[in-house]
Amino acid sequence: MADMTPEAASALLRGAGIPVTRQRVQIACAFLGAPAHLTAEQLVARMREQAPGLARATVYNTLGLFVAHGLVREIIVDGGSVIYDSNTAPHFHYYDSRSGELGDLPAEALRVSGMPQLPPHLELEAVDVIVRVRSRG
Amino acid sequence: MADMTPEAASALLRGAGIPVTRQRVQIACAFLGAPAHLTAEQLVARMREQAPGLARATVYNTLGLFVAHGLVREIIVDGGSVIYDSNTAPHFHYYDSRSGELGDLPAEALRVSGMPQLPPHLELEAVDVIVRVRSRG
DNA sequence: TTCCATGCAAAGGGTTTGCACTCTC
DNA sequence: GAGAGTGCAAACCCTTTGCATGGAA
Repeated sequence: MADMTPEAASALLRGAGIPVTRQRVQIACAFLGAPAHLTAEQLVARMREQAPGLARATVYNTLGLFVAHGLVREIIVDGGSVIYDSNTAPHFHYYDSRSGELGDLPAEALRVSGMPQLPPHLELEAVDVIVRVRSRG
Repeated sequence: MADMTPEAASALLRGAGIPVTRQRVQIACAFLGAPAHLTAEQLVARMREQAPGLARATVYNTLGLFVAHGLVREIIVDGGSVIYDSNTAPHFHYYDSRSGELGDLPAEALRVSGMPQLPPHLELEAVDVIVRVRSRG
């Protein structure tokens, strides 16, 4: 868990245009220090240890803010819960439906080409690729 | 809503190795007749009209069965709910996060190449591509 | 000081479960 | 007749909401 220093976290938030508060700094320190895949609930649990006063709703709000400002990405693999990815570099994911394990695929691993014409009122936002795998057995 | 005949639905179920029951035939008739994107709840609502006796849990169970036997596909776009796709031909999807609209992209519209090496204990199941768009405004 | 952010608890939506009854094979 | 499938309602999980307090600028 390479946590980020509070100073670095504050700078990061400011740079992203997010008003700095203590809780946001705490969450950034715990989550943005190194690439990680975490559900909101997992992050709530982690924050309970590191910052017991922090409320569940604040974690959810803050994650939403981070997504809106491009500090983290949402990965949606199974309807049940959203996974947040602190690695914002372009890359793809594989997901093992048997174990629930989620992993990274480097951007070079596969290429998506031939982006189709979109109806003129639609604007491209992102292309999510999930490689679904299953552990043999 | 090009519903399927009960006879065709029974044959389809049998062909997929799914034991035939009246409810499964009803659901197949209502959903598998033509390509459609429906959430479980939407299908529950539709079944309430066509077959009032049918329980919510039965719809969920049956959709799970259909997925396991390849009769429909799950599309996961927003964490909140799973969308079921009765079109099992290879194709991709676009999703408008603003309106919630989900649409098809033909398989030829884009190409995914360079499938990466997977760790040896993992078996490829599917590659899901979701093109996220946003209506301008 | 002014407003936005936070904490808390409870509501909400979608999905799954437990158990008795019913039907298919 | 044996077993799986079904209906019903309640439980469950993740997420969001409402409102009063507290903190940042």
